[in-house]
Amino acid sequence: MTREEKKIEILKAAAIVFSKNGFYAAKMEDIAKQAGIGKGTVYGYFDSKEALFHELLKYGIEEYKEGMEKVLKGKGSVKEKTIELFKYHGKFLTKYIDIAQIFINQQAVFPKELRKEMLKEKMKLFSMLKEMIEQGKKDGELRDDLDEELVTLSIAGSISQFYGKKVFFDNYSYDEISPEPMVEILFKGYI
Amino acid sequence: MTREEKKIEILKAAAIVFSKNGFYAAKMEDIAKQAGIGKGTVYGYFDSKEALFHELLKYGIEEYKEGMEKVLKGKGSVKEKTIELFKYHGKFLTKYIDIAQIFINQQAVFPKELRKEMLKEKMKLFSMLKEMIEQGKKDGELRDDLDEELVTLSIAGSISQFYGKKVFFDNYSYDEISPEPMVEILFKGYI
Amino acid sequence: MTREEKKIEILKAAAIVFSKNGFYAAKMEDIAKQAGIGKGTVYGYFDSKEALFHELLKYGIEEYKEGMEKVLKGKGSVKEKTIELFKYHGKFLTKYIDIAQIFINQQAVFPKELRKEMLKEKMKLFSMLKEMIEQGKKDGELRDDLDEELVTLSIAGSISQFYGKKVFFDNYSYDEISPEPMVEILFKGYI
Amino acid sequence: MTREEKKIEILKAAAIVFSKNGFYAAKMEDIAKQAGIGKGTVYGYFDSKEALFHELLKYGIEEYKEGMEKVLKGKGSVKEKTIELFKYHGKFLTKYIDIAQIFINQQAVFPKELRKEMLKEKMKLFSMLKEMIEQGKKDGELRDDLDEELVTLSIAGSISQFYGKKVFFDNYSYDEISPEPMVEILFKGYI
DNA sequence: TATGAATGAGGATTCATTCAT
DNA sequence: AATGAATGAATCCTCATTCAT
Repeated sequence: MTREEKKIEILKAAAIVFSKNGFYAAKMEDIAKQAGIGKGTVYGYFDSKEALFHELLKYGIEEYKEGMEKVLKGKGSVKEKTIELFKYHGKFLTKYIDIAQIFINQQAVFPKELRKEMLKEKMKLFSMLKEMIEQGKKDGELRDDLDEELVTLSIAGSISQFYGKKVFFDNYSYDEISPEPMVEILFKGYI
Repeated sequence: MTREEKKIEILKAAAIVFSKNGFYAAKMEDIAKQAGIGKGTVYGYFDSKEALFHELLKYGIEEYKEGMEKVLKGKGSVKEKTIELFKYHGKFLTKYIDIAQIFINQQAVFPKELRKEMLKEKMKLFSMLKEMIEQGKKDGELRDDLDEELVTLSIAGSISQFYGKKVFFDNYSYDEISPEPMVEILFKGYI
Repeated sequence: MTREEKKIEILKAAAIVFSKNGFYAAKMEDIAKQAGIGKGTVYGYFDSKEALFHELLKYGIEEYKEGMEKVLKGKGSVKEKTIELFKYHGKFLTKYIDIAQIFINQQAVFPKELRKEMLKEKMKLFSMLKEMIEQGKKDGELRDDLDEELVTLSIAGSISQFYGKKVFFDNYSYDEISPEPMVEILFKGYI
Repeated sequence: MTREEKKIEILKAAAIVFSKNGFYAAKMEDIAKQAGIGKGTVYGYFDSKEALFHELLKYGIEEYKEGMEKVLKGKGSVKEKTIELFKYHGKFLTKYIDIAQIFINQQAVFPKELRKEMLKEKMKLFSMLKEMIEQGKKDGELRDDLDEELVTLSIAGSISQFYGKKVFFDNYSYDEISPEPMVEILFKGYI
């Protein structure tokens, strides 16, 4: 196993332990045990508990962004892409459920710096979404009086609440969930 | 000052300190100082740090629920009420910004119990919203093929992302934000 | 007991423990036990183990300097004062045997800063001694071709070796040791 | 390179690192790096960190003793030999400055055993010096009412303080220092 | 023989909680 | 009721040592 692969192994173990109890209650020893290695070994790969957490977040964001980019660069109408984004979110949630939990629940463990860094990354994802909306207006697929930012926020919010409810509350698994009706409502409106 | 008023004072101090540093980094001593009292005194009002945090969350939810009920019991169309809900959310965010931050960022400090309790409370708020949607359909204000749950999730998600972006990222104050265009988009759809 | 008195109590306990095994082997828990208090209490008086050690050294130097000044300001010939200095050194060694051990053996626990600070303090003591020699030359008590610095160094070295041997190797107690013959040799020479 | 030569190489590296940081702050990894070898290799030559330190001290003492014996066995008057001893001390300090620093500063890293062993070795050096004084009395070079031990202690103390000041405080190099005036004062006395 | 990745014992430090005043 | 000095459980991290390669 290469050094990089071992780092990923440790990150996965850390995700499980951090997501269970949060950053502070997670013990380095537990993470090591979860990874099947000794306590000191973790420090051979990460400088500190904070550094480990930081890298875990970066890893999660990078993974998410890559998948999202793939969807947005693909072909299809805005509506089709939106559906794909919903599905991708669900898939990510399932695959990286521990990391996802951390993103949802642990954003504030570090006072300022990291929170700002995370916010900036989130805004990058927003920008990508916004570009899709702009293109949809140009192509005549969407009303041209739409405020792109508002549309972006409504989609992002709906994705988050939709899968949050289905996965964490109703305990559905990814492939039992059809986002099409939700996207339909967003595009058609309530009236 | 009555015992109950003093408890509220301590809760407000706790909200400030918890929101700044998160649950674990917040020290009981800091909370006491923020409240202008001695460390030991806090324990005359709350059994433990966890209990204090727990009561703070309950207090925040209760406040939110009361305001939301008032809006929903008021008169007006579903769209008008939705706009009022948006506005109420912004007002709450401004008044209880510290508690709100905690709800956004600190949901996972306790392993399971409290997280579930919070989720249950959140679902109660959802139910209230859902009833409004059902009534709107009965009254013919909304399309009658709408899935109430999906509408509820899209409204809740949009409220959350809309004010999150405006208040925490763009640093707008409550009265500078008009939710009407956002609600318009939700009701009319994107196409 | 005032705060200052309690600090002295802890310093005394620290001196005992530090002198036994050196800075690193000394455990804060042992120091606390020696002082008859809880581990955490030590931190109410000193910021860290290093700070505690630092203050202990400062305290020891201050005590030594005060006694030395008293001797040098007193009346009597240079020879009489030299004898008094020897005696004072022996008395200090007996009273503060633990701190003295630390000065002899632990000067290098901190890389640079503290070592320099200690060296500076030592040089201050040297200066005081040198002034005495200068006065002795002026008064015609000592040969006027003497290099004051060399005399100072020979006295300081002799004091240190003399009492080091008598107290730490031969295990004599302070009042069993007569420094007069040693001083006589220094003043008369070997030939 | 023979096994013995390699041991010396490691000892020299250890001397540099120990003298810089003290026994506890010195890391085996740093010593290995300084010697240009791998961490594990050190353990092929020394059983433990303590053993390495122990052997380093023994090595230093042995080197010192050999040089001192050479001086004492040579020809010349007691005064000339005393001057040679001073000079030898200065030369040793220059050549083995790192080991010398350890002797000055690190005598107490081990509780009792090693400290006693070192003290015993020091006393052996004292005995050699004392024999020289006794011979000087027999030969009529020194007053015959002199206490040999006191003379020994005053010479040893003066050597130590003299070079300590010149080398470590004034930063003189070995060949810039003339011990003759100091020896002159010791033999002639102050009056 | 040489290496350095892996290990885990050990200790400084923090801070929630207690309790004498 | 209010206080804050005292306590010690709990945990991050270091580094001497081992051992598979």
